[in-house]
Amino acid sequence: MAARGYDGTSLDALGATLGVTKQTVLHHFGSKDGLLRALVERSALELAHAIGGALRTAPIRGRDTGSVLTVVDRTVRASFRLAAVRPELIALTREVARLGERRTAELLKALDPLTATATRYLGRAVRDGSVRPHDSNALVMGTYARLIGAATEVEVMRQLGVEPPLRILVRRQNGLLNELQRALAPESPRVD
Amino acid sequence: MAARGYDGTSLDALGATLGVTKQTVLHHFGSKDGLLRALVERSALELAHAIGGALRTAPIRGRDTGSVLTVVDRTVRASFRLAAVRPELIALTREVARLGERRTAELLKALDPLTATATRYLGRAVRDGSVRPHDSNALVMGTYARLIGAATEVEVMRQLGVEPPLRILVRRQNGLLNELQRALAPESPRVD
DNA sequence: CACATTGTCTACCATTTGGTAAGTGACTGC
DNA sequence: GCAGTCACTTACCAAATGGTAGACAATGTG
Repeated sequence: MAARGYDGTSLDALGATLGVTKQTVLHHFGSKDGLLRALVERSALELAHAIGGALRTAPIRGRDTGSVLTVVDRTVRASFRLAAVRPELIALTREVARLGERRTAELLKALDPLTATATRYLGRAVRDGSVRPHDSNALVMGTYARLIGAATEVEVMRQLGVEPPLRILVRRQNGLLNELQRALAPESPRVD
Repeated sequence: MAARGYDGTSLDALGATLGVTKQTVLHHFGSKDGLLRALVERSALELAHAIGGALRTAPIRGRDTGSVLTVVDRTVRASFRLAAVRPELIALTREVARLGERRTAELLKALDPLTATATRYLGRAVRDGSVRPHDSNALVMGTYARLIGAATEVEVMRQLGVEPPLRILVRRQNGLLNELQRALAPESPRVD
């Protein structure tokens, strides 16, 4: 499914690579749509586990900027690590986004525990003054979009026949971290 | 086709939005495959026209670094401008890359006049010492991949419900220009 | 005028697709 | 030992898909 996308993957072909008939797949997931939903659900859980881990270790009341930025740092690094190790998880988001607003809404809902936690955490940090005021939701979504953009870049480079150095993901990660730091650190000037 | 991809767009649906029957489409392009090939061909021409324009104004023998970097600068800016104005052209590359190596090879061949010109230009600049030695092909492909990554980021952000500021493309463009400059300028230290 | 060409259409066709119905064999709990 | 559940199968099916064949009108062109 990762290779040719939802529409490009027939249940017959999927079953064949699984060594099973398509009816078996349908038996377990009800319909192709159900399969996609289950896949989104499962992937969202995995994302929440891998990325949310860094957030869950967040201090309940982060009083000093340093610790909030550390949490942000840890979270972003966890995200990029995941993108490097399990690129299909990132590709899924791109695929789902293509399938229309309804599917995207489902994905966002599945990701809600993760994004809501991040947004709330940042909101609290703003309220107690440890980071600069900002639109937390836009920041979280923007960060996620940036992760997908970076992962896409690596993938496209590979498909164009240029073996992408692993450094490239690290470089994008550090670029993002720099921007986030400048956007969140309370004392430095705005860099919009 | 841009919306749901090659596999997700039937000739019937395509014909309907064009106010024409699918047989008419088939008459003009022979097959769905032929339609894709024609689309790739046409898009490559458009890309070559828009981006290659900046290259074609390149000095035949760029003796000083300043002018080579100026050409690079102009070319990158033209690329990002195109990505902002005609995002489908960028999306097509992503779509084709998904359809397998053969299709990607066709796209690369269609883009060859453009990429070969850029690669040759950089190669000449290396030989006459106006820029630092580097793998020109990897640099050109990497730049292209980065453009696609940035465009994807913007697109995903929009689909996630956050209206992406236009600045974001400009920011990615400037980031890329900085990296290219540091990678090409002959005197500054390597920044890998 | 005749005649070819061109763009479009209607009418089909074979194949593939997602999905349903009904069955089969293995394992499980009583 | 037997009823029930579970994973999986074979046998179909209706709809959609890419593609072919042939007709029909409009538009040149000698």
